[in-house]
Amino acid sequence: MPDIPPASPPTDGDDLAERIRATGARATPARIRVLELLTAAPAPLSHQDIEGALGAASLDRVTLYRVLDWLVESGLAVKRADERRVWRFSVVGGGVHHGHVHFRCETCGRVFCLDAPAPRPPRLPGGFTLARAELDLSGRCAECNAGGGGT
Amino acid sequence: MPDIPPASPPTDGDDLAERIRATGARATPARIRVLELLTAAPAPLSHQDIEGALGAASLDRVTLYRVLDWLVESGLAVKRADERRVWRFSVVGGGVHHGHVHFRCETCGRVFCLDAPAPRPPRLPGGFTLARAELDLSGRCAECNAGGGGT
DNA sequence: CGACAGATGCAACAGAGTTGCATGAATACA
DNA sequence: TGTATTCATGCAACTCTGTTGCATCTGTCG
Ligand SMILES: [Mn+2]
Ligand SMILES: [Mn+2]
Ligand SMILES: [Zn+2]
Ligand SMILES: [Zn+2]
Repeated sequence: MPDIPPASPPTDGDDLAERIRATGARATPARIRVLELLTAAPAPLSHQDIEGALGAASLDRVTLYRVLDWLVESGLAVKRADERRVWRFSVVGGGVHHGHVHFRCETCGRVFCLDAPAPRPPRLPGGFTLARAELDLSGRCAECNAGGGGT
Repeated sequence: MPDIPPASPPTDGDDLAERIRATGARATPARIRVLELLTAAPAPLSHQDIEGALGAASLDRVTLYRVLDWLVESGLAVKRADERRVWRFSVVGGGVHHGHVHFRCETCGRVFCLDAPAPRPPRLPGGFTLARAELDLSGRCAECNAGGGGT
């Protein structure tokens, strides 16, 4: 699968703490752990994904919401609603989830990063200004197509 | 603004009732009224938009949910989540909201239909099948750019 | 005008996300 | 290294959107 680029290069915990402090905020375990998960993930993660991944060492639900919001506000991550209207978060800066196209499998719900270039945005009506353009593809992934019926 | 196509041609109430019965379901006031609103709207409407537009003659909240779901199931409308994760419904068949690009104003939240063609979807990894491709643009609309600060 | 499937309204529920406030801990500084 | 300060966390309570079950009502057909 040469079309799916690898996740960000592995990052040290202290590294992450440094990036967090660079924003002027405190490097807390919650922030480090969440940023670590997002950095290692091959695709944007939902709140629920993260809660699950934290497992035993789970954070308070509200704290996770706040950490995620903070990551976005501070510019370390971006959030985006997928077609199922769940927020998906991805780190920014590694340039990982930036400028390329996402494919969402309608069967298993996974999100894949394609290395196709973002399409050229069309001309806008007069007075309109463009902030973001996103191309969202959806369908069935290879695995779900192969596996017959997906649950 | 030649870039924003007009809404569907004005439709008689009996006309709408006819379209509803054609699906095999009953033409109730709730369905006619909602379909009428969607048909007249220049852009996809949210549940809240419709509740507001109904005003005094408002339906039960649950009934509106069910009418909207029914419209989608029956193929008379499509629903789509915007970037704020609110469902937006639009009639289908007039071909109004099909095959073109939407622009969402991040300030006032309105959705505009552009007559730019949908972009060509990129090649997918092997085994993947494409069901839908949507280009979503966002930024500020002409009105919000002109009016200074939008609420 | 009935009869009856199916649509509505109401109440109660479920889940995601938010807010206020008291407690705890990362950082700065002595 | 110890302490003070300020920010982050956890908890409880709340809001908002959407769903479910059930009794009542009504559009359609005969
Ligand atoms: Mn990506
Ligand atoms: Mn449209
Ligand atoms: Zn899949
Ligand atoms: Zn606007």
